[in-house]
Amino acid sequence: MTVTRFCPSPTGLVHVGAMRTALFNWAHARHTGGTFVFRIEDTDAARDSEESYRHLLDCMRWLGLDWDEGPEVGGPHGPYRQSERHEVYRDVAARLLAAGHAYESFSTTEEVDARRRAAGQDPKLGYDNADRHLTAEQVAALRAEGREPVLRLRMPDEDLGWTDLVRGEISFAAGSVPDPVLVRATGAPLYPFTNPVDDALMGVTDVLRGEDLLPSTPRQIALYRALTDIGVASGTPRFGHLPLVFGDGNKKLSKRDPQSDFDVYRDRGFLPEGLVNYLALLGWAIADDRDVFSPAELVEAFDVTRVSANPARFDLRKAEAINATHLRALPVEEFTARVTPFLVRAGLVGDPPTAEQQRVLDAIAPLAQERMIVLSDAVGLLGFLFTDDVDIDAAAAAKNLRPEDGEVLDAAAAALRAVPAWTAADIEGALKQSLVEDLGRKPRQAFGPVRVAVSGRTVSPPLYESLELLGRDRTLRRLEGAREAYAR
RNA sequence: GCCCCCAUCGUCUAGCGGUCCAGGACGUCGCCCUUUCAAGGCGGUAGCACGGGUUCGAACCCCGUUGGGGGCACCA
Repeated sequence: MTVTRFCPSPTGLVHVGAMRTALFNWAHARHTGGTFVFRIEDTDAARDSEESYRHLLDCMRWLGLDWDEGPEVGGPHGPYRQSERHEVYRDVAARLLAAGHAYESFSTTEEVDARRRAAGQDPKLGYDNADRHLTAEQVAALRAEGREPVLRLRMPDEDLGWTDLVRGEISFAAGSVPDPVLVRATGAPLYPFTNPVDDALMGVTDVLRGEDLLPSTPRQIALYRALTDIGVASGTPRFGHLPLVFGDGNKKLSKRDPQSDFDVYRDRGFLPEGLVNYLALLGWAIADDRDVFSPAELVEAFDVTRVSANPARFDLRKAEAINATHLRALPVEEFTARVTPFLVRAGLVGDPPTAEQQRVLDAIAPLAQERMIVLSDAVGLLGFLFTDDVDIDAAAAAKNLRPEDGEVLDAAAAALRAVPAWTAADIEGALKQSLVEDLGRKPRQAFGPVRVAVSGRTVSPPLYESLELLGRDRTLRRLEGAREAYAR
């Protein structure tokens, strides 16, 4: 039975790279029929926030990553917030100390640095394991000075390696990893300690995490061995280090990079299934001739051992292309339902929309669907249908509402005023006759000005249908308004 | 500096010793369709970092070089 987990710390914004990691763990668990555990690692009171915690759960649910054990769901190994598990860590720490796997260390960072420098070494080498063999007397003496020790893990004196699920054999030489701090002098447990302890207690079998954590794996393995020895763990899990997600440069997508904020994709109206699809492509491929797939297809096909080991750049254009494909594939009613909240938020339609607004929306939806990339595009694309007056884009006006376009607006207005039945077909006939035949304009020179005058943009849903929905009065008013304001 | 990871079109990838003078997607370019813009269709462009091996045969295996990245906290 496979048990995977996603264990973010609730500090600030939700990172797309973190959600990619969550997705892979979820997909791996679902594909193998295993369990997906969601755990909150809020051991850093100074940086964690309740708001961030709530937001994390919200993002997970929105993306469709359901968890079998975790916050608000419960499970046999709770609680699932580390801030509520301090007794667990206190107990395990005591047992590790008693068994000799951990020891009390009094060296301060300054003292370690000083010793490294005195020995002509780079302080970057870190802790020098100086306190490994303090006698009981020395410990007592140091305590008598009022010094409080941290708890450190005693690293084994041998090479530490493992078979990585995505990278194969990896090994670190003995002595290359200093004894890590498990618990602060204050008694506060640290991530390198709580993480493996909880993984062990929660039965996690497969750890899929970012490659940035790869160098810390030896100490995790050492801890696992110690935990196994004292009966807390029943072995070491498998590890799979996922490729990093790069931003525009050749660097890990940092938390400071605007592109890393998961919310911007949600807010722009990416579809959960579209984002799931793209995120999955960051290091994985479903087939050699296809890259659009549903979450269900992802689960069906996902194989962690086929995840690529090279870093993946977050390519917004590709993400948009993938999302647009999913958007177009939506049944039109579903599309309309998903677009509506964006129009409501923009103040274009009521909440809920009025019957008339709904009629217009239903009519225009199929025509708008294939012209959009994200749901929020609807605000700009369809706004003109839900307002009395239209805001005309300056660039569009400069391009299509020039002085010489005045004749088009006049001719269009005259022709449309005379259209007997206000239907798309009749509107088309009237405009073609008056602008293309009578005025002798090329189609793009004929319809461009009308489009901009009426919709405010050079890109809009098909013109005749748009005019039909807009109604004769508003259409004529806008043609005249544009004539006055621009084409003179 | 030390440790570790990575190396196929601009980007993400397929490739797991012969079927690859390397396939797909995004981008880009051209054409078609066309009422603008898209969408859609068709076509083009562009890549195995380098050097040694191993092998009858290497993008695929080994070694080295170069390049890129990550990590070196009493953060997670």
